[in-house]
Amino acid sequence: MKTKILIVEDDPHILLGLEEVLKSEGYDTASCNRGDEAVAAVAKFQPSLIVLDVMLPGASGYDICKQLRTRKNSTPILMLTAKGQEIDKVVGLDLGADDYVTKPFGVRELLARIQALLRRSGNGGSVASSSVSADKPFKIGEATIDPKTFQVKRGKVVDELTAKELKLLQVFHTHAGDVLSRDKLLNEVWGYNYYGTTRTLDQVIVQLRKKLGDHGGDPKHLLTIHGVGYKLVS
Amino acid sequence: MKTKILIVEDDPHILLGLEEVLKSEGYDTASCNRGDEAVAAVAKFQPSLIVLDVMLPGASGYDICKQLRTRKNSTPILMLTAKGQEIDKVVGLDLGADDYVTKPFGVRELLARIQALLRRSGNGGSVASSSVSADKPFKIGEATIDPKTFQVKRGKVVDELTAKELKLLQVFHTHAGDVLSRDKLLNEVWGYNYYGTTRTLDQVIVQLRKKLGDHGGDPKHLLTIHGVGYKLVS
DNA sequence: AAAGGTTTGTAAAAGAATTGTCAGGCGAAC
DNA sequence: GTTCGCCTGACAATTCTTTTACAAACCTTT
Repeated sequence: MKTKILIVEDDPHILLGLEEVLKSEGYDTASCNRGDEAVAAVAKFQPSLIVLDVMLPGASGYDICKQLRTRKNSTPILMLTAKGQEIDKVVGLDLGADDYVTKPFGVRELLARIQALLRRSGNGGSVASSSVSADKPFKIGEATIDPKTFQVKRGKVVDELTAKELKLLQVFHTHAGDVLSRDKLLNEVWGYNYYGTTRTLDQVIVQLRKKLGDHGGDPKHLLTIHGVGYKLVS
Repeated sequence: MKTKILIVEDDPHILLGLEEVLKSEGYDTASCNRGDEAVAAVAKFQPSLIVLDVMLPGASGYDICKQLRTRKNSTPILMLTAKGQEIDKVVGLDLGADDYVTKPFGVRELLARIQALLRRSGNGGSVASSSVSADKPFKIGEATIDPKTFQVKRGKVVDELTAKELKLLQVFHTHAGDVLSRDKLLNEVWGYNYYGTTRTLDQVIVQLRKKLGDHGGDPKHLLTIHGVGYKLVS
């Protein structure tokens, strides 16, 4: 699923430019051009990062920072400041912004800083950053899956899992026994904006069955529910 | 019991901000605004971590570091430095600070570093790597890595490691077997405000594979997890 | 139960994306 | 100025993902 970035900026010129750049980098963007709408926009869009201009109609970037932090929202904030604005305070402690760039800024620098912030907050990168706590190994039939090592073991046979395969297995595991529709699975693993009219899911299922030793004749663990989806039986 | 953090900082503005942020994160804080009172404050409060400004009335942060370490106090120290101050020496060997952030700093970066330090010292969370054993030699396959000499030996072949290479190896070693995302590795080795490209990491991996004798065909020790990161198999 | 239309299984090809590697460049230390 | 570690850009190589294609399985309707 794409990483979501909210841009709060009133200058339409800059806003459009930013959106274009970020989208071309594979981010999902939303925008807001008034300060007093920003907090609501954050609540609605739930971005992984906020690019926030300081000078805004309605409420200043400073205010928005404070409000968000007061509400225990810890979304990383990258401030856009004009030269000469008081950046020390911006990035300083009261306000809770995480970084800033000074206008006019280079696209390259902006992207680098966005990446750095996302990396820091653990939302960055691409796939399966996976939280530490939910990484306990689990069993499916004879096979043991260890998310920390991306491995599945059956006796002495050890197979490596790809990111997608692991993700899918984890989804199955957290809903063990339930029938999961293809849509549901696609949404969970591929994200809510995946437009594949394809057999991609089946493909991964095949691979998983092989690695789970569930391949020949009739599967015992990854069961097909014809016309609906699949379900996992441990 | 809450983790205790002592803040040594004379600027009331920053001090208050710090206290607020740390308390809202669930830490127990105490503070001290004079350098010459800091050592006593440490003895009294017995914090799990010290946030220490460099510029202080009474005694500098450098001095305090030295004094504490001389007294065999190994409480993790996070230094606050202004831009341009000599940070190399701070974190370097003599002084014994464990990490630093440069003012102005983002809240998130500060918290990330505090958590990292606490984690490292075993007071924070999961793994306890203990600073004592950090310098002990360890093996990866046929190769023996000696952190004290920055050398890796395979039979009669001896290679020198650079700082980055060693650091990366140590991170791998403390999480041996686990898949480490590129983000994680960049954070651990390059720090929380590194804006470089991710190509850099590959580069170091290449060098390490060569020095570990893991170079041709398919690597046996530093394994690539496509789309995620790497993992070390001893 | 057979026919017909769908849905799924599977292998192989095509397409994307990520990583490996090399060569060059920059800056700090010597 | 030279050396050394470190970072970057470019391109090749690799790997994963998606698509394609067709056979097999399934369900529904005769």
